Amino acid sequence: MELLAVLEERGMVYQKTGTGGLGKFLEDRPRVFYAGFDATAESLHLGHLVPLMTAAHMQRAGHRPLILVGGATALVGDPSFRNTERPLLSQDDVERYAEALRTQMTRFLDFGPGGAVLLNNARWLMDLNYIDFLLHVGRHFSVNRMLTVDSVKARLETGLSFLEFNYMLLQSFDFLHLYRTWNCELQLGGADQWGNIVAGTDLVRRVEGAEVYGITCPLVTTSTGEKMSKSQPGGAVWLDPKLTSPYRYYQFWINSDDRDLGKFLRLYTFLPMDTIRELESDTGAGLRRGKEILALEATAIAHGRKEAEAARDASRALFLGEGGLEGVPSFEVSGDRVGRGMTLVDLFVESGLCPSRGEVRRLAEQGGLYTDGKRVTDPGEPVTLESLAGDGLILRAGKKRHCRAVLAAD
RNA sequence: GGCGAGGUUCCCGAGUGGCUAAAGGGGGCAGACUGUAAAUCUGUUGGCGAACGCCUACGGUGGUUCGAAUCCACCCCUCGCCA
Repeated sequence: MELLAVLEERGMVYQKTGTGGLGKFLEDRPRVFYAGFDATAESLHLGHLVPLMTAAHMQRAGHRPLILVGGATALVGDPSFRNTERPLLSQDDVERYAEALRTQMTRFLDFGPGGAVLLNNARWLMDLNYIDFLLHVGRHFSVNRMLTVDSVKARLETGLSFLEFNYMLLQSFDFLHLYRTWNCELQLGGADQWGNIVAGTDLVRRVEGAEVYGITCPLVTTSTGEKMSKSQPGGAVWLDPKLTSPYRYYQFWINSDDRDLGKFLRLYTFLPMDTIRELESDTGAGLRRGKEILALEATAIAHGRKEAEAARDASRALFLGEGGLEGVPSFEVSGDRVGRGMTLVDLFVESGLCPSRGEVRRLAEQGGLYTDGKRVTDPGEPVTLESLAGDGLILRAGKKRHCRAVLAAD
């Protein structure tokens, strides 16, 4: 099956350039393509996953990914559908973020010899000469046309600085530069990148007379309308295990809406379509089987098989009462701390399960606090050494937040 | 640069001297119901404290007042119209 057809079947293609030439282009021979990621945070999150998975499919099909970190463009800020300018980042921040992103991406892409390459556009953008740039790049852009691009039009109402207005030119120049230096012929991006990508393919055609391509991935939303990127219950879901534990990552997937199961299996796992069709054909509670597989596979891709299985086992233990609790995130309490006097309120706050003492009391009043499966009626109850001994005490706040409090080793 | 409108708690948005930790909505959280789903209903939603209470919060800084989100002065920022 053709790569493009595979991507389309999985729902990974939102828009594409060219009129039919793209399919053949991807089959003819291995190509070099690029996908840009702005290094504006220290971790990727769920919103970055689709382009990343798409890139992974493409690499598996023999193409070579260039991962572009926008060290320079992050300073400018992409105006695409955003309503505020971004805070300024220092070069140090960008470099730190870039390294973090690469680490996370190695789970998805092979950065070995001949494989994916990480590039920072600060390399070629920071020292541009303004007049040169205007003469060689700026001349190819029509302001009239730029104003008709959706992402710009959307910002015309709230305002858009000249700085941000230039973003499109810089991103287009990236494409031109990568075409020249790496023979990069395709750019992959999120749906919001369409305008920037098309501007890039146009620029390469005008300057180099070459036909290059662009693909955008859909902006995925859940069935309840939430963007994957932000505002998930309990905060954003990050790929960095320090920010979102593999257990919580697994839990995110298993808690997905019934209606999203098929879509998510296609987008976020490498399972063959036959398997996916079978899993999504279940009904009612039977869909839970598919969700467990979704959660296991998606977690395995992001954190490795071992972590994923531990997360699954912990989930089974907590929710179904089967098996061991090794994978449940644990939290160490020193015996000394207990000795100084510690109540359940302290314990829940210090474990990170609850943000404040008031919150613990509120939860207790509403009947949402548990220790070892028993509802807590008095959060002021002292914590004893015995209760933490051995396997520790399983803390639970609400239906789904768990943590295991254990006594520190020393 | 001129004129006009505005900056309120996570978001939107009411509030024009004390009854205001601040209406209402959204979102979040919890409980019930369930399948760790959806929908629905109920409760809850700044921090510390067992509690009288204390602290922090209405763009910023000063001021008026027994008392200010609310009045005054200056400053910063956003939006609109004009130049």
